[in-house]
Amino acid sequence: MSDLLERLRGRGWRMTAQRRVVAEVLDGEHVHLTADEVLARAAARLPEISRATVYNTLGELVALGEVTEVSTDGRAKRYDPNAHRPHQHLLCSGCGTIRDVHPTGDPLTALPPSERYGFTLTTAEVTYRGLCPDCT
Amino acid sequence: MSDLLERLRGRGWRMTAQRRVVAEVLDGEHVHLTADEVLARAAARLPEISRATVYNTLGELVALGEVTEVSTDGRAKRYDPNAHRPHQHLLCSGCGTIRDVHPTGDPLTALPPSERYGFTLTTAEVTYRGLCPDCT
DNA sequence: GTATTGACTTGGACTAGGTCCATCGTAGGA
DNA sequence: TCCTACGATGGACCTAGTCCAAGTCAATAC
Repeated sequence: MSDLLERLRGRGWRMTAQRRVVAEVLDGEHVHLTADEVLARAAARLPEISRATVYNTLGELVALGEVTEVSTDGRAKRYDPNAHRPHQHLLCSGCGTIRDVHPTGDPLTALPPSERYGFTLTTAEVTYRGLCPDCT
Repeated sequence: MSDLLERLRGRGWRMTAQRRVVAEVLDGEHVHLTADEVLARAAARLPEISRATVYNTLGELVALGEVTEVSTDGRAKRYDPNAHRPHQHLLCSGCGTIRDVHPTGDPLTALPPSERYGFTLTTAEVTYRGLCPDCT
C-alpha cells in the first residue's frame, strides 16, 4: 500500500493525514467497503475526519484509476482497491459477501458484432450471483 | 401487453387503473425507465397517481418476475419489462442509452470451478460499456 | 343492483446515500 | 519561517426510495 502512496505523491497528490488513512483503509484483497464503512474505519484512526473528505478522496482515487466503484445492489456504492488486475465479482444473494473472481477469456468476445449496434466497446462488467457455502 | 394484464389477473391481482397504467407504460422493447420516468408517464394518463403506488406496483411486478430491475450507474434503478427472455445490457458511456443484447453462450460457464469458492451460482449479469455511434 | 370488505391508493413524513459550499487549516515550496 | 494554494470541515441541501395512517374502491356475495 505504501507503493500506492508513493504513486499518488508522484502524481502531485498533496499527502495529508486524511488521504493517507483513507488509502490505508482500502488496502487488501477482496475489500469492497461502502463509503460509510470507509468513513467509520478511517474515523477510528483519525476521529476528526469528515464525511465530505472521505467522498472527495474516494472520488479522486477512482478518477486516478487506483480504485474502482462497484454498485451491485442499487444501494451504497462499494470501493474496490484491486484495480490493477481485471476481475469480476461473485456475490452471495444470502449474506451479501463479495469476492473477486477471474473468469476465463475476455467477456467482451461473447458479444457478436450483430449485437453491438455500432458501439465501440470498452469494458464488460460481470456480476455472478449465487449462494455461498454458509448460506446454501 | 394485454396478455401481461391477463397473467396478472390470473395470479389474483386486483386490477386497478393505476396498475394498468404502470403496466402499459412499461410496454415495449429496449425500455429501461427509472421509477420517476414511469411516474411521469403514468401521471400523463392518470394525473392523480402517487409516487408510492408506482413504487409498490414496480416492486410487485419485479417480485412476480414480469419486470427486472437494472442498476447500471448507482443512481436510480431502471425497470426492464423484457424479463421473459434472458439478455444483458449494452450501455453508452456518453449519452446513457441502454440496449438489450444477447451474447453467445451462457456467461456462467466462463467461471471455472476453481473460481467459484463453493458458491451455488444462479445468474450472471453482464453490462457492456462503450460509445454508441452518435457519441463516438 | 347493492352491500360488504379487505386489498389498494394516497400524500406527507421520513431515511439513506451522496453532493455542495463557504470558511478554515496546513503541506510543502521559496 | 513564511506564504499560499490546495485540501478539510461541517452543515445545508438534494435525490431516490420507504413507511404509514387514513381514505377509496374492485371484486365477491347476496
